[in-house]
Amino acid sequence: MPVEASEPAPNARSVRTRSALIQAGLKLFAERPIDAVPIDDIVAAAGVAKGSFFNHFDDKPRFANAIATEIRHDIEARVAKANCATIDPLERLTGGMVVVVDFALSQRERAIVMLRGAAFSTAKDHPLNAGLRNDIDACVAGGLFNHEARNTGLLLWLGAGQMLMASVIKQRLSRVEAAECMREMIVMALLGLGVDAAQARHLANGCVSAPAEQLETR
Amino acid sequence: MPVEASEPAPNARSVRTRSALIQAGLKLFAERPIDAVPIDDIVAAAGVAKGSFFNHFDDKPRFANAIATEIRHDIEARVAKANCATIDPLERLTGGMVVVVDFALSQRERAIVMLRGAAFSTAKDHPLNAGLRNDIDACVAGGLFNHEARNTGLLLWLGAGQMLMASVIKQRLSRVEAAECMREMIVMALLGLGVDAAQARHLANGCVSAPAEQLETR
DNA sequence: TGTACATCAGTGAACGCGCGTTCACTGATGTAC
DNA sequence: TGTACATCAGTGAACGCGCGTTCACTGATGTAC
Repeated sequence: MPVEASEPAPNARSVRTRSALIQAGLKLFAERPIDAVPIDDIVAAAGVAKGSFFNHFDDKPRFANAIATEIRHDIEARVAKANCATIDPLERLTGGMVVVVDFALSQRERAIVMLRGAAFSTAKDHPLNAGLRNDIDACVAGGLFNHEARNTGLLLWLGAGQMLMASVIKQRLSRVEAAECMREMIVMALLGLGVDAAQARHLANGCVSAPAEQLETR
Repeated sequence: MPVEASEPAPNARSVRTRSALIQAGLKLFAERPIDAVPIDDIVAAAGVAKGSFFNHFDDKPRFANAIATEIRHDIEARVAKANCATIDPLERLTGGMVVVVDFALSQRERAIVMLRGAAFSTAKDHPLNAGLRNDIDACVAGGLFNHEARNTGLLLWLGAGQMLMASVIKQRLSRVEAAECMREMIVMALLGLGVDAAQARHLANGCVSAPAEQLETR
């Protein structure tokens, strides 16, 4: 298998510098908006010379972009991992919600940056949203959801997830508080989509207890 | 009744200048983030000298603040006006949603600035959210909502409203499309809160047709 | 009503600093022999 | 394995421009007599 020709080389030192810059950006962009963070602060936090910044990133916007991409890949990988063994679309939906709440709890800085950039867009081409779209379509096709959910169910689910993240972050909820808030939100969102009350509560309870390694370990 | 002593004077010319600056800010802040809008652009759009900016606002952050306040007061007044004659908390909730969607349609620029600032915070002290809180509490107390709605119902409703606004703006929905999207969202959100399906659909239909002067005139 | 004066907003040139970007140089890493 | 050389990332001083803020001056508005 031929290796990508244009990519120059990995190089340990280079990787370390780049990673230090990304880490610093993640930390500082969580504290204040991107435009309020001068490159001087980034390189200082990374313990690196100013010139190095431009060895790795063409300009500041591309750096911000690299950070957004980093976060997106992170959360996409978490969702994919959590759902890789699940085919039931309802469980995939709730599993994604668990991942998002866990992300807000365990990766506070990344979650703040993500929310700031409204990375959670309503765009259907966003990979995460495309996954949700598929699962919701499957539920609608299977008669699990109301017809109102066909078009607008994605929006409701996104709103629920975004508000949960915002709540966990702004109100600094503990894991226990977050789990309860998530349980209630999942019950309501599922009811809204058309799931009957008993099953909605059953599924929501499953999220809080069964995959406990998600919400309680680490 | 004694007049506020510290306030200097209204002065027609002064009012005109200040208003021109605010209008320009509203327009430009909708196009790009605040930090990307230099004061030169604001005064140019307002047709005013640069120095005048500082006659009216101490600095740029306070200007941004004045604009946010302007928008908040605007939407608060609209909600208050729409609900002043309504005591039924369910109708007040749906009436607020109608106002918000109408705002996104008829005041596009203001709505964009509002969403950018995440003015829609989850904070309970925000006046709009306090109003929602009261109405939701009343519904819970009246047995109209599930117990899950007691704590987290506000979040669900906020998420629904925010996603509706974002959707109207980003996808440039027409009034007709927005009305249908809102109808579906209201049905789902009410179902989620615990309203039975028949009443949820009845209320949602009422939003789209009855107060037509809201969604169709102007 | 008219004139003189005080006050206050408007004006735009000038200032200066913060910050993104560049560049000549240095030192480290990897390769050829 | 050791030495010479090429390549490439790291360094931080220097640059320069964009932009927020100031200021001395002008012209308009409002008031006293």
